[in-house]
Amino acid sequence: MGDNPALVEAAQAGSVIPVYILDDVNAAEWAMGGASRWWLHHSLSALNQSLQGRLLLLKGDALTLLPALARQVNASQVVWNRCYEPWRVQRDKQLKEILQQQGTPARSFNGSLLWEPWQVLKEDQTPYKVFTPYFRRGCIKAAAPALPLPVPSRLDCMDIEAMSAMNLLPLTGEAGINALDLLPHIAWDGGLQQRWQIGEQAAKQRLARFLDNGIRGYKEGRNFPARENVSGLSPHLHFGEISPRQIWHEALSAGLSGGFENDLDCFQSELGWREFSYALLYHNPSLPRRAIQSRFEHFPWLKRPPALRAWQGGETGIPLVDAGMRELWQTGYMHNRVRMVVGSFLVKNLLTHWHDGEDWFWDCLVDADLASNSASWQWIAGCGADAAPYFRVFNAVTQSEKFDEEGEYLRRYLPELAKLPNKYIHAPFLAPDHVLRAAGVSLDSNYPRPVVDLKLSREQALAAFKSLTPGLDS
DNA sequence: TGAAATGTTGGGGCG
DNA sequence: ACGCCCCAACATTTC
Repeated sequence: MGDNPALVEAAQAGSVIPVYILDDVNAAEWAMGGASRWWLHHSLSALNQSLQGRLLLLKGDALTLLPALARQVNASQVVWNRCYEPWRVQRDKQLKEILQQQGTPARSFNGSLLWEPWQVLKEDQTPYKVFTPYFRRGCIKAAAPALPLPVPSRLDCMDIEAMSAMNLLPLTGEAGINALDLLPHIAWDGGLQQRWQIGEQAAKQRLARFLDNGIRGYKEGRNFPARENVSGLSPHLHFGEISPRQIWHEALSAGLSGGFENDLDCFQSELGWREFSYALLYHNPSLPRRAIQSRFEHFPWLKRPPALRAWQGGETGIPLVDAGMRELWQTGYMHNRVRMVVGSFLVKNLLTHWHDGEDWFWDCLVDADLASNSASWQWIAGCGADAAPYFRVFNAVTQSEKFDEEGEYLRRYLPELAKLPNKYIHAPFLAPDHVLRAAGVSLDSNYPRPVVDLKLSREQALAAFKSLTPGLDS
């Protein structure tokens, strides 16, 4: 309800019908994944409560549903906050035309970005391709992010009885949310339930907690998956429970000084990466499926379903990779450092197409976001704009020793390894037999041997990369 | 927001 | 005192 420009506009204009449309029709290939749907259910539920049960839910093609609703209630206007997925940009453009043709004014607003993608351009009016100048020059030099808007002081929602009279009752409130059928039919959501509080209030509390504790030491601490130094705001941001403008300005006024300026700067630049991803997607609608560096379209990816399944299931035999993949499966989330490690492992050590990783994350992450997901997979695969060079191959064991030295994160998600001493927990396959036995670990039964040799597979990746002809686009 | 190979430097042991 | 070797620590280069 806070910093919601479309709602502010609607509330000023008169009585409001708040609507959410689950549009799997136009979303097609990028319909929401399972974890996202789970989050959405609870998020809508929280929103509906804030609206005293007056949220209207629809499911289907927004291009027919919304104009029909507007006619039915004789709406004086339709307003919404913009989304930037290519299918939504296209759909909403059509939607505006249809509404205007039938005489219903329609307008969209910016409720989810600090800077509009079309407003941050280089001198020559083309989009940035490198993050640092994009953010340091393009964004910071542009207008400062707007202050967040307050919750409308008066919100006159059309009431249940009125909707009932129009035959909309079964689609309102909790019944309407349930009718969207967003929750899993088999109960795999226990871990998610445990991990997350959902909704606008929860988002605010998480931000407050982060600014109280986590942000001090963020720049360094954010690299260590067992520490509490990340904000965990990504799913709240994705579902619009909190806006980047709220986060930006709250962080600015958190009174960080005396050496913590770097932490603030680093946190803001992470919001910058989110903006950069949206700009990349906006200017490259094929980002989710086509490598920005086109030579990677000819990369000799391997198809090896068993290795992919081992990666998905957290059964690769490389503890940090497995811990990350199990965190993802259990909680719908993965620490950013670990996302890089499992991504590098899939794409480089297993030579698997980044699309496979992208698809799995899309289905499992509660913060799955087309812009961030696509841009980040291209980044780690080395085929994107301003991406990590392909030859930058993470060694998952080295990363583990460096960023989870005490094995705290590993033990959290790999209880079968908990009794291994720190020296061997990062690479059980290197442990002497008696150490394994003493820790109750058996590489033949309760924890797998590595699906690939890290050293050898790294060399194969580099060789495969060398076979590509140098790109002209980069 | 790499890792590994290779190169350089400098201290200490030793003849 | 000196040269030589070894090797750790650090720096640079390469993938």
